[in-house]
Amino acid sequence: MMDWGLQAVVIGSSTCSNIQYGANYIDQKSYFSPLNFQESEYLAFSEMKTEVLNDELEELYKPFYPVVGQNTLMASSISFPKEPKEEQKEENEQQSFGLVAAPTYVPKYKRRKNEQKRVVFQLKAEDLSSDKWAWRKYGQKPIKGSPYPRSYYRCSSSKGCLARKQVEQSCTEIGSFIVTYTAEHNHSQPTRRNSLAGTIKTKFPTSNNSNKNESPKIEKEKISSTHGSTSNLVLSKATLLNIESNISESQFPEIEINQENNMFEGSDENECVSIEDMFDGDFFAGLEDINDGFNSSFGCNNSTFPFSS
DNA sequence: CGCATTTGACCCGCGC
DNA sequence: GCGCGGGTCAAATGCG
Repeated sequence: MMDWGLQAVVIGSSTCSNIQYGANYIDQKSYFSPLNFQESEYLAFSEMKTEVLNDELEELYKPFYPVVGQNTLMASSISFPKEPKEEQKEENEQQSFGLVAAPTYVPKYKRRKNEQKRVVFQLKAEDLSSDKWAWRKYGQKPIKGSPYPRSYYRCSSSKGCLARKQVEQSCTEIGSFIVTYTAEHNHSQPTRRNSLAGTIKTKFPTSNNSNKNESPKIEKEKISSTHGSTSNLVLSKATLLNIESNISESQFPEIEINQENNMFEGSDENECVSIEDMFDGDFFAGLEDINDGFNSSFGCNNSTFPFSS
């Protein structure tokens, strides 16, 4: 019954769970989809934002915002519960977020609850590959109460980067995914997006195949799904992009995942490169529709991370 | 060969 | 103290 009626939630306490989403539940009609986000609702949320946002939060989001617009989805749709006892943890958190260079000690297993801030999104499949950071999958677990497993990714651009990402399919919204970002990148954006060695080449067959419109890769992954859950959809990067490809193919038949197109070269690593500079024209042509819908709802010209399109 | 994913085992916070 | 469950590790394996 409960739905994931939120776009972005910063969770400052306790682990990610359905209950937490519920605690930050926002009217689904208003906030369920970024593309349906209405301006009046944005304004209402902006007021809320001014009460809850602080410098720390903005710092946390900076790495997720390679191109920061004036009215960004994330900034406008964030709640930020801060516990009183958090103050003493500030230093530790900053270390765990990689804000402090060259940490002297990295515990093998980090603290979990109450220490890691999270940013949670609900996204459509076609938005998933718009994440420009390079992520490497390091685990997958079935989640109690959810028919779908959760995939765990870490930033693969920089060795010491503590940024984490969790992806799981929404159990209530077919084609939607719950994406949780933890910690922040301690480096600028990678010069190339995901390195997709051996995984992403597979392009979906045409939709004519209907029943067989799953790629061999997906079929294989379903079979080999962790803990024998053969019905689960495995959310590996390849799978996500395959899903995306499958879903969006009819809408954007021209789009092809091309590693070369994902490259951008900036003379300065710290330079803020516009999204347009990072993808070629063909890529953007195919995504114009998405942007149009988004921008018309937000009055925002810039794409927002992590799912810039 | 390098980098990716897969997957079983392990660690550890937390609730009872 | 114990067990559950989420998060991580790391060896095995796959792919270009």
